[in-house]
Amino acid sequence: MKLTTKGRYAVLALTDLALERDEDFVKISHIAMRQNISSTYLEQILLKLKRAGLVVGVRGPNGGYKLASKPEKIMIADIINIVEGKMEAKGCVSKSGSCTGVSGRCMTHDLWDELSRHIELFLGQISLRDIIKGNVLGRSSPPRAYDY
Amino acid sequence: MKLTTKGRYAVLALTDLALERDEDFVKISHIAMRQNISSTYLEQILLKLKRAGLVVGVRGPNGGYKLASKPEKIMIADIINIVEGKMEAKGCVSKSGSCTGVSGRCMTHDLWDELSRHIELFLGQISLRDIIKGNVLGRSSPPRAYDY
DNA sequence: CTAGTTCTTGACAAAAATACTCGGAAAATA
DNA sequence: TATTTTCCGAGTATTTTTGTCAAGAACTAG
Repeated sequence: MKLTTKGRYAVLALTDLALERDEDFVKISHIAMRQNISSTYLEQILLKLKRAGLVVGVRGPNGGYKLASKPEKIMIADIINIVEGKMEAKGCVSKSGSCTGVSGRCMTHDLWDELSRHIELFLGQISLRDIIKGNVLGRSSPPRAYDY
Repeated sequence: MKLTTKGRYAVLALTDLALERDEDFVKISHIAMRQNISSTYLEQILLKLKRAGLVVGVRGPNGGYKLASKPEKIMIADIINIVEGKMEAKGCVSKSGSCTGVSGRCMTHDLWDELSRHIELFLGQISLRDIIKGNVLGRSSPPRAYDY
């Protein structure tokens, strides 16, 4: 799971939408202004989210964007995956397809595999509502110890 | 916590060292060969790990690298932090220092903060020994639910 | 219908980060 | 001394990120 400003902007923009101020549809320029993001860059990001069905966009005067569903239904993992592109590379996998180690499957394969799962699990559990309500801190838990 | 090939190479190289074949000190070229990594690139990485005290390096014939401590004492989080540089940027913090949102501290601040902690906690629990023993799979656990 | 607003789309470009390479110096061994 | 290997700083190429720009399409208000 990659994480760049693109993903952070996306979450930031959607939390802005989740707050739903007076406006029915929120304009890109307003979000960009409030969150201090380049509005032309934000366009690209919201477009992806629209194509994925997370938000709906309406053109013309009084147009703008709106969440497609309730904040508690939209998980951070979804947002990131859409914007950053679903992370399929296992880390040890080269372009040719197999692990880079000489012995085929490399030893750290499981590690990166499990790490992605771990992150995905975490972000898949947190919704936009959690963010605007501030219910995020202190949710980290240590991994299960290996069972001997 | 950033994760690039540099970090992955580092973990890969150290697991190679953890396996300790016949050689007392393992040469860079041998690791590079086995793990299919550019040896000159690996030099840089191992140097950092040496400076941080995770490995010891000896020059000259029969020289090479060796783990500074037992595999069960070396945690993946340590390796990554050394090689990638400890991640201090909270994601929402710009160069100027504060959060990028107009209202100072941005709403997603806690999220990225907690995510780093989550990853760090995970990788801080897994040692080189776990990797060479294959005790990695199935350690992911869902985050604690928010307590209402 | 017309003008203005806003999203839509794709191509392009600057900047930053990443992934290396290179040349040589220092130390250890023999 | 000659060889081997780590040490070290600097430099370079490639890729990714982070945008910008311009033209077009859809929609609404008046």
